[in-house]
Amino acid sequence: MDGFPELTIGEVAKRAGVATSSIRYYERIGLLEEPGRSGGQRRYEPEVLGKLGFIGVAQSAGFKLREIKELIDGVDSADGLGAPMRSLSDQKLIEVEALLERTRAMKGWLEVARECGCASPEECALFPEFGEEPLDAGTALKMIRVDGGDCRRSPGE
Amino acid sequence: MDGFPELTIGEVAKRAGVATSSIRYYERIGLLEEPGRSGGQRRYEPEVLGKLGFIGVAQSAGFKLREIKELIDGVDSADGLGAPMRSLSDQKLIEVEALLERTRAMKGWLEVARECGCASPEECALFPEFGEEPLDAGTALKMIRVDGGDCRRSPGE
DNA sequence: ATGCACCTTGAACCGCGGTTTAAGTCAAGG
DNA sequence: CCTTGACTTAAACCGCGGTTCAAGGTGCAT
Repeated sequence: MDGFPELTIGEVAKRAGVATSSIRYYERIGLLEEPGRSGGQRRYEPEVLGKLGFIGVAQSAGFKLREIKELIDGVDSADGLGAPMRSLSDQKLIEVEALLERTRAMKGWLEVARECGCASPEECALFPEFGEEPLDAGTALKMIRVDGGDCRRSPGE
Repeated sequence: MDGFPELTIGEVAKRAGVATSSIRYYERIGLLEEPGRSGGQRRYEPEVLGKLGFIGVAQSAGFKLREIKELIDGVDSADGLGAPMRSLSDQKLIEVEALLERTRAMKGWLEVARECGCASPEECALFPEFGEEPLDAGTALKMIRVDGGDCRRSPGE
């Protein structure tokens, strides 16, 4: 009785800009509900396009599909989107800020590295000296700091 | 004849701050050469600590192990580290700058999202409307822009 | 000779987000 | 009737950087 055309998976995929295999995958993992069928084939109502858009945006914002599922469950629940959205965003923001800092450090290191003419790591300040002390895991991250715009070791070192 | 103690894989792992399984993995993929053995067990010269440190730093800078292998092959070649370092860093810098921009966009979106009280995506400006036009892949990325500090839709929309 | 810590191997497994493949089904058009 | 194109499924595969497991070997002290 609704005048909406039912869409095939191919049409949905084209309109939403995703692959059909992704849509089936989302259904497999419970992110989208299985639609009705006609002759064994999936038939979608246009509403699914909004859901796929939602998934795409949330994904771009850094959420994993598991987390997006939590958001969707929130939308469907009585309390609405707000609560899971706030708690997941709070948490994700911390991760993203860490990523941002790491990425900035990477960029700084690479900007020096592209000017580097060193023949070996030993003579290059981009690679600190190793071997004296035991390192705890993740120490390298601290090491990709570069002081100047140059990778030459200072004479005194 | 050298006075260096030969190290077991466990000692190397401890000093370098990596797992023994990672060291064996690096040897499997040709990133480290297989060391000499005593009674079937690997024995390393302290020099390997520098190589592991090099790998760690390069990894922190965003290089994949395949790329690090290229760098190491450069070190071992006549031309030295410089040439592969420059070309790989140039290339990686482009990727990292893109990542940086994406990460900043994610951060902006999340900062709005954590204040969001919307009950559903339809009423939330964080999620644009979908369904009218076919989208090309990757369009969602453009959509995670937020104008103000608020996710409420403007009345006129 | 017994235990213990450490080492060896190949193969399987992990998360993540899908894609690909093989083999088959279905509806429409010529 | 036969082809064409889009659909169906389960299962395998992809990159990435490892980790884990099972089964066994080595070397030293007790």
